[in-house]
Amino acid sequence: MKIATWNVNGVKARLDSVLTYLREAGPDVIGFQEIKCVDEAFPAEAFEEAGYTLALHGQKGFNGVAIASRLPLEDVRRGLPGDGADEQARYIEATVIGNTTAIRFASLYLPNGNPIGSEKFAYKLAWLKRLEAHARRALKDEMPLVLAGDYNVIPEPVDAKRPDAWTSDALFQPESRAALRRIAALGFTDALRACHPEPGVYTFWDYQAGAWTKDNGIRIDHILLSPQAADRLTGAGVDRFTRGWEKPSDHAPVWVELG
DNA sequence: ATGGTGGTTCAACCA
Repeated sequence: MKIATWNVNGVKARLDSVLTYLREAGPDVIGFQEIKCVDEAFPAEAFEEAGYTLALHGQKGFNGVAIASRLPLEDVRRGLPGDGADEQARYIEATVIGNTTAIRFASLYLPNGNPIGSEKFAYKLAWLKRLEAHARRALKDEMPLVLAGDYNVIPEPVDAKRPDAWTSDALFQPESRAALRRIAALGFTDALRACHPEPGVYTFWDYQAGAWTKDNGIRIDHILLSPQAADRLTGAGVDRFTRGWEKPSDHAPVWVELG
């Protein structure tokens, strides 16, 4: 089963690119982040014609997450538990019915959190705590669990071309990194890093200052695998080629193959 | 280098 995640930075602006990617990469299931539209405005017909069924959790103008799958989806959960007052659409989860086994798959969009010290940064850290609590509960199930998305956290200096340029950024704060480490320590495998220990593995290049042409990237899109999912990991990668397309997203897709 | 670019919605916010 090929599983992918992609922050598309606006699904309506990126529709042609996304459909091309589905044709060329052919993921069985893919999580999207920053669809930036309400469910009713999502171009669902184009995905259905491409053979994908959808689970949506949209929001007007900002955020918004979705799952597209060639395999049946069941038991869709919208929103991350732990704060009933949180109205930001950043989390959706569903069971993917595979040919041999089912997996639980989440598409998540963690808050950016800039600037540090602000309410946005506190929201980011609170969201990480909620994700930890939810992941701890979900791990108790028997099903393989895949937590994929834009985490907005640079885990280690090796995950940035210029780590010194990020020291005062919410994406690289010690608190953000420690919170992600606590989640990983529950028993998850960082699939991309596990398959690619070498430096230079990035998933995001800013639109500004020629970051793409200078390969001035960071690795902030992650796929975390529960032990049951990690046992089946046969490969992972970044589809950097999409970043070189016309009108690209600033993120590239990340994928894993589970045998 | 406190700039620079891009999406959504329509003056401003978010990243």
